[in-house]
Amino acid sequence: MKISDLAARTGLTAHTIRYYERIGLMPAAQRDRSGHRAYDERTLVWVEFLGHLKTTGMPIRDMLDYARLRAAGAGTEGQRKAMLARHRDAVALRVVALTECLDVLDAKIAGYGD
Amino acid sequence: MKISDLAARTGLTAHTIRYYERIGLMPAAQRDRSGHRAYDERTLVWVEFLGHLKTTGMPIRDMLDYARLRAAGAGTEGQRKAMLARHRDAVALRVVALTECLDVLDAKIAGYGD
DNA sequence: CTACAACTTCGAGCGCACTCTAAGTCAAGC
DNA sequence: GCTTGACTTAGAGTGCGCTCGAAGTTGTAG
Repeated sequence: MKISDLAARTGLTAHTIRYYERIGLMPAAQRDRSGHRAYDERTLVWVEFLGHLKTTGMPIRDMLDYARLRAAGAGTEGQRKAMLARHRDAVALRVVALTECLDVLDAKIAGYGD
Repeated sequence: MKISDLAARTGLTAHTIRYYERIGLMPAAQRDRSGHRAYDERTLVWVEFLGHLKTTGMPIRDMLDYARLRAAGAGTEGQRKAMLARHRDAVALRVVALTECLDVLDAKIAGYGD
């Protein structure tokens, strides 16, 4: 898979993918014989997971912490699990806050009448 | 109410409040005899409402559109209601997306075992 | 009267997450 | 063989939402 294919399948741009690699969010890509980046399905899965973290508002610096633990391999599972659990709880709180705001918005909208 | 009081009651800083006024998110404040900003409860309500818009991810430029309609007064209620309704729907979609991501996170966390 | 904190304006600076440009290399189709 | 377009690197630029600093004025407590 070339960088343009990965871009098409993830919704990121090739620029953004190179940026992610540069800052360490993605491991250095394999290269084909002409020096172009060549990706496999595992990379796609990783980028999609990063997308979930991004959707849920995790800052890049935290994703980097997670990526570093992942790169460190065995022995970091506990830390990774703890990170995700903390993040999960924070997201759940945000969902509650947003739901409360929805009520406020609904009340305000209703206040404008028909 | 002085700017420091409004700051304390809204969680914003005095710097941020002046910034909001500068960009037009808040109407020009009344001044006391020494030129200091003096706020009433109505302003507090408005800032709290802005907080709800902010919490739900509305960009400042959209808040500005809303603030301008509000400042224009009568006759803009329909537009304001439509804006809020659109925003409400977008927020509801985000809540759904976040909830789906929570499932992904839970699955990932469970995958790490105990 | 004197500190000192809080206010004022103006404008610069910052952190985040991209986003794009420039200049060059490489590969596939006509 | 040549054009076209995707790839490469390094580094600069962008938009958002603040955030802070400097320099000066005003109000209050001791």
